[in-house]
Amino acid sequence: MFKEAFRTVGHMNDEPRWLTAEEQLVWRSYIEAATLLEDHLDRQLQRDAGMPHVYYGLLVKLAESPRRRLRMTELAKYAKITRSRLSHAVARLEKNGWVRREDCPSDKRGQFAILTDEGYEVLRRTAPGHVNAVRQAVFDRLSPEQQKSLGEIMRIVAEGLQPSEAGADLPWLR
Amino acid sequence: MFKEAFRTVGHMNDEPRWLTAEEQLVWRSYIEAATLLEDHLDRQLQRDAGMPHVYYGLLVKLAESPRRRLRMTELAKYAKITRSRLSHAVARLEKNGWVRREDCPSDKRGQFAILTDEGYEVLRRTAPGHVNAVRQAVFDRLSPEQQKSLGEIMRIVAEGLQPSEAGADLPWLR
DNA sequence: CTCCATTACTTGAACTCTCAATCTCTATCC
DNA sequence: GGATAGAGATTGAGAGTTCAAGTAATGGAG
Repeated sequence: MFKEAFRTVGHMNDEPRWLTAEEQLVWRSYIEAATLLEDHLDRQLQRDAGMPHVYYGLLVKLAESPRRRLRMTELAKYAKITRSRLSHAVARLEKNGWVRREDCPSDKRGQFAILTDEGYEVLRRTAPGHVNAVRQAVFDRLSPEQQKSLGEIMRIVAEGLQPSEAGADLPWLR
Repeated sequence: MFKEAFRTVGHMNDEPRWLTAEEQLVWRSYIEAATLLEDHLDRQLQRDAGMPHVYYGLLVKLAESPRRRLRMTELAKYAKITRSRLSHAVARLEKNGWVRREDCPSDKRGQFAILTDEGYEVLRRTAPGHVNAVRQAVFDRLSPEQQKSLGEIMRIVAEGLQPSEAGADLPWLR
């Protein structure tokens, strides 16, 4: 991005590897789609479920977990957000009565976030509409090959950004 | 998302079309990668350029525009954000001295956002680092075919979410 | 020329997110 | 067992975003 504007400027020739024209187009498309999509889903869920997309994701993770509960740090890890952000989010969801906290008996520092029945009910009511929105925006528009491809690509990108998944507990191997 | 939990519940059989197992994996990968990526770039730019990714994008659009200026609405359209959001953003960028506003002579309601020399300088200084971050996170990890594929896919998704691009001025055709 | 629906943009309040503390508890080292 | 580095989680302040409501100018229609 931002190649042409500088082409005639620098001559120290440690010129950075600017994106090619094709790469720029790809990147632009990605940014646009990601922005529009997140926006779209945020609005859809804000309207129909009274929460942003991230919060909805948290409820889903909890619903999928044994006993509908997860330690805060676990939940943060799964949702790819910071603990701080999660703290604020859970505080809000707690206020809504969709999540409650419970102390971890084995580690007094720990907290469980637990999906309440009310929270589960919200999911049950709004999940169909949300799946539908996702379908309409994404899956209904892509061929099976494209869907597969998208999955592979995004898995690669995600892994590259993961705070060292494999060997995370073996730091000397890095 | 959130399929299994309900499989045994509803029997009115207007059952929504839940995502298949494969679709769920794709969707999960997408969300994770998009979250991690936007986060990563936000941090990178906040650290090196003192602004979030969206703001950086605004400066880039301005830099690419004739006379380094764009009407507010145009800029908002290109960046896929609301006018409100843009107003706040430009206010901030103005405070930094990276953008200034100017009245539109032909339409007294209109405003130009204009990239200042200082703003241009910030871009010049920080663009290489940012391109590098994007390469590392995305392009260096994908094969040419995957890059091409990503571009096509995201273009399709973006077009589907566009507030009616084609025929936007011919509403009766919709 | 006068309405007035529409367009361009801004504003403020409520909400969300980030970042840098902070607090408590755990585990390790000797 | 006492010191202390680190882990788990929260907090508050500042920055960014959304949403609804606002101001001001435009462009027809009659």
